[in-house]
Amino acid sequence: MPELPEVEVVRLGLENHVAGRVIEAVEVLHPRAIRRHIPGPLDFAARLAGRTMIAARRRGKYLWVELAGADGGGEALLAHLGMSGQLLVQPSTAVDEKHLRVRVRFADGGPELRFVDQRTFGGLALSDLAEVDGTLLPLSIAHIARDPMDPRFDAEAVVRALRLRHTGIKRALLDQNLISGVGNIYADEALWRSRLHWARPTDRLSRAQGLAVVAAATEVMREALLAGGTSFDALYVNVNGQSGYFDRSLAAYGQEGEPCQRCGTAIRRDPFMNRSAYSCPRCQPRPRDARP
DNA sequence: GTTCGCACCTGAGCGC
DNA sequence: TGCGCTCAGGTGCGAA
Repeated sequence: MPELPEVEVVRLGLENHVAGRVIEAVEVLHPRAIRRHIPGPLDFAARLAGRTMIAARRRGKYLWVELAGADGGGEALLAHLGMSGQLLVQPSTAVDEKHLRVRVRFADGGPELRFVDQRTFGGLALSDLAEVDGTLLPLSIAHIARDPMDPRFDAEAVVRALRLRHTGIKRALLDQNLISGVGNIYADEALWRSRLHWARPTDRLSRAQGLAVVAAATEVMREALLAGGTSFDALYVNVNGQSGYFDRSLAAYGQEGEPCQRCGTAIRRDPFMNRSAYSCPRCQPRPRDARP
């Protein structure tokens, strides 16, 4: 599934293939895909027609394309890929994907941009841009914290905030208001690398432990970004989180029953927030004061 | 204000 | 073969 590194690959693809192009028409094939655009599909399509896509940006798992034209800009096409979303650059002659939700045609008659999403957890919306803490952001994601790839990401500040929380470390890592871009997979990997159990209370974490887990999250996402950078070619913006990297490099996530790469103990899977948490019972012992 | 649980959604995988 | 159940998971909302 698309995680921060895959979203960054998509951002690069958009930057290369749609920046500078003028939108001719937009077709919404499934209204749920633009459910966060409150005025609805007709307004969405009408406001995009004639606009120029300028530059692609990203924060955490959100990405957006700044728009020019019509009313002079100050607005962005915001996208979240959810669990199964893809933004594909396809020739207009290509057969429609089974789960094609939104189609963007360009005035130059070149390849079109398609939003494809099987589970419809993702979506597109138009959002005004505003300066938030020194960065131009779509207003609707002003609450999303900086991600570890952000040059202005402040690990010390994140750890200070983390230690003020009264919850489990994994739950905190998944809170996009605290640190963005970390999903279930990278949370498990970061905790395995820093030898912390997922239910470790954040308020019992030392500063060093906090910095270690944030550094591990940064490191694992950087490695994934390097591995994911190959899934893109000239006409196809491939957003496939299951490609390459995950099968080869994951130490904890999805490895139930497999030997831990450090100590050989079988990785275990625990129910966590209606999903799963994977950990090594020896390297990451469950604390007595665990918080689920 | 903070924390937690749940709905949303679709298809794959599994057991019967 | 076909049916029904479970699981996957990011986000936002409502409840506590």
